[in-house]
Order: sequence, then structure tokens, then C-alpha cells
Amino acid sequence: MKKKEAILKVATVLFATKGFADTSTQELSRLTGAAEGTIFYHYKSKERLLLVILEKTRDDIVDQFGRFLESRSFVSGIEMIEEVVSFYLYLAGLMENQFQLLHRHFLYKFSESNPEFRKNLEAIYNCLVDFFEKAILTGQEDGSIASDVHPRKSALILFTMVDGVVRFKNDNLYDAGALFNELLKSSRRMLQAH
Amino acid sequence: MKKKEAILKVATVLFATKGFADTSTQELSRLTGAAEGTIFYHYKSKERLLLVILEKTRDDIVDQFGRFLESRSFVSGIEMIEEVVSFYLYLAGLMENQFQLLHRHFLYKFSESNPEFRKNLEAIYNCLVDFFEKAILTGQEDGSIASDVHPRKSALILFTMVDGVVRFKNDNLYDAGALFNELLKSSRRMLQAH
DNA sequence: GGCGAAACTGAGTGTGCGCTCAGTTTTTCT
DNA sequence: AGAAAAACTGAGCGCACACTCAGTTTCGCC
Repeated sequence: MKKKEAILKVATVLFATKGFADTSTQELSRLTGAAEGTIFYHYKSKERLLLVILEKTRDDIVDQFGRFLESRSFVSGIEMIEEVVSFYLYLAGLMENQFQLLHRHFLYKFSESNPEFRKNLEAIYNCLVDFFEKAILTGQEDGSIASDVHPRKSALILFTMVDGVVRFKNDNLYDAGALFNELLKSSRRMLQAH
Repeated sequence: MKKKEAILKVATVLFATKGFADTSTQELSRLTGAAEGTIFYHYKSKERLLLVILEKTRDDIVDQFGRFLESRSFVSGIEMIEEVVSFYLYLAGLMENQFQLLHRHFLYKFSESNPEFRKNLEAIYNCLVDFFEKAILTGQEDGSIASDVHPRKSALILFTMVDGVVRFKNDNLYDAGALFNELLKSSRRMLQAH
């Protein structure tokens, strides 16, 4: 079971950083010490290998966010927003390669023809956006978030804002740390009741 | 001069939608009616073709935003924010393929080894973020935007928020039109002075 | 019309790719 | 220990790729 895991691990990094088409099974073989045949013995094709990586990514993210929500209790909706945003950034650092992978266009190309890809991507995005929405709804109940905010749409916008900062970091365009405080302030201002 | 243009046009669409590695010069030849040799006669290599496309994209974006700013006058900074956001979404629709291209990771891969790519990408992002920043600074002068907002950092966050909505549309994840009003409301709330 | 330059052609070349398969080693279980 | 199953190997296959080049057509100008 050693080679199988090694292939998964190395492929995650390479697919995320170099891309799918630009990563050859030959390179994968060289870096893992497994023969090329071994890759195709465990995962039937390069595309199926990518699918298994995506499935694992979904499991990891759903699991991590689930445990985060269980372990915490929040004093108000607006505080919960801050904590969810912070946790998102923390997780994007912890699982850097997997978050990078989610930003790669080839996943969306495959999901056009392969419903397995789409299913997993939808599960991930629904999970993430749901947490933002849950926080907004909580805040609207306790009065800390403005009632004229559309919960789902604002959750999507908030999500894309936070995810954009992760992108800045991963693409080496801007230091995410330097934007952290301003991001929390912006989230708060965007949603807060007066 | 007919084939040269056709190659550029078709390559822009294919690189943006299918990706760089997944677009072959053979396919490019078939769709343009030009022989494969013609592609390499006009553009020395596939990579140089991509660079020329990026340069044209930079020119187009800088030109369009420049003319937008000249033709308009704004009653306040916060109004300017709304108009710049709206124009960004409008332009992303008008130049859909070029904006899609800017979201592709291979551009950032090339810019790691080829400074020409980086130069052009920086020019584009600086141009775009500068407009947001300019609007924020204007608003802070006329009092319509809160003074405790960091102009550059907030411009970056605003940019990534708007660009994220464009991504939703281009990746068919969510209808950008449905988010338009909420996006304007969010931008306003995020920056507005009280 | 003639001539040099620019545009264009497409068969050909070497290379690297994903993947197969017949065979070998390692593990598991009685 | 021995047999069956699982894991692993790597040479080899067919194919598609980016790119070349010697030759042909079209264009611009006097």
C-alpha cells in the first residue's frame, strides 16, 4: 500500500502546481520510485487518478469544516463570519495543494463530460458556501447582521472574496497575510447591522 | 495579413476555453484554414503566439478602461465605485475570452520563467486595481468613503470580489447577472462612510 | 510584365506521451 | 512450506505533438 499512497500524494502536488496535461506519468514514476505500470495498476488511467485525488480533497474539506463547526460555539453571527473566514484562510494554508487544485481549470473541463467530477466539485462548493450562509442566517436571527442582506447571494460573494485572497497567495501575486485584517474588516462592514 | 489575424483570433478562443497544452497547432491549422507552417512563420512558436495574445489583451484592457474614465465624470467616489464595478462586469462580457484567458494558470507558469509574461500580467492587474484605488481615494476626499479604509488593500479585495463573480459566470457555476445587484450593494456597504 | 519580397504550404522529423501486458516479486493465509 | 492473490515491473506500442524546411504562390512596386 506504500506506492499507491505515494503516487496519490505526488500527483496531487504536480497536478496542482504544474497542471494535468503538463504532468507526465513518466515524471510521476520517477518521483515516486514506482514503475509506470504501477500507476496504471492502482488507478486505471491518469484521469481516474485525478478523480481519486478530487474525492479525497472533498472528504478532507468536508471533514475539516465539519469538525471546526462542532468544536466551536459562536457569540453572534457576525463573530461567526469572522471565524469562518479565518478558518477558511487557515485551511487553505494547511491544504495548500488541494485548494490550488480546486482553482485549476481542467477540473471544470472534465466535469463537463464526466458527472463524477461535477458531483465532487458541487459537494465541495456547496459545503463551503453553506458555512458562510449559515453564519449569515445566524447573524440575521440574532440581529448582528443586516436583514436586507440576501443570505445565499451574499454568501457567494463573501466566498469569492475570501477565495480570491487565497488565489493571490497561491499565485504569488500578493501576500495574503497583509490582506488579512482588511479582509475581516471588509467582511464585517459588508454584512453588519447598524 | 488575413491568416495571421485569424490564427490570433482562433488561438485566443482555444487557449482560453481548452487550455494551452490541450490546444494543438494541428487543430489551430484546421480551424483557421492556414497550414501549420503558417502559424510558425508568423509566430515563431506556440509560446510566442500566446505572448502576442497576452500583449493584445493588455492593450485592449488598458485602452478600454482609459476611454471609460475619460468619457465619464462622477458625482462622488462611491458612485464611481459602482460605475467601475459595473464597467468591469460589462467589459468581462465584451471581452469574454480575454478575461477567461487571464484566469488560466498557464500564464502564471510562463511568467515564472519568462519576464515578458510577467510584465504584461502586472500591467493588466495594476491598471485594473488602480481604477478601484482611484475611486476609493476620490471617495475619501469627498467624504463618501470611510477614511479608515486602506485604499490599496481594499482595492485589491474589491477587485478579487468582482473578478470572482466573473469567474462564476465563465465557469458556469453561477449566473453573474443574478449576483449583480447584491455585488453593488456589498461594494457600497464595504466602503461607504456613515 | 517582371522581379524581389513576403506570405504560405504540407510532407516529414524526432520526441514524448498514455497505456498495455507478459512476466516477476511480495504478501497473505492455511 | 506452499499455493493463491495482490503488488509491482519495464520494455514496447501506436499515436499525437511542436516544429522544420525546401519549395510554391501571392503581393507590391517600378
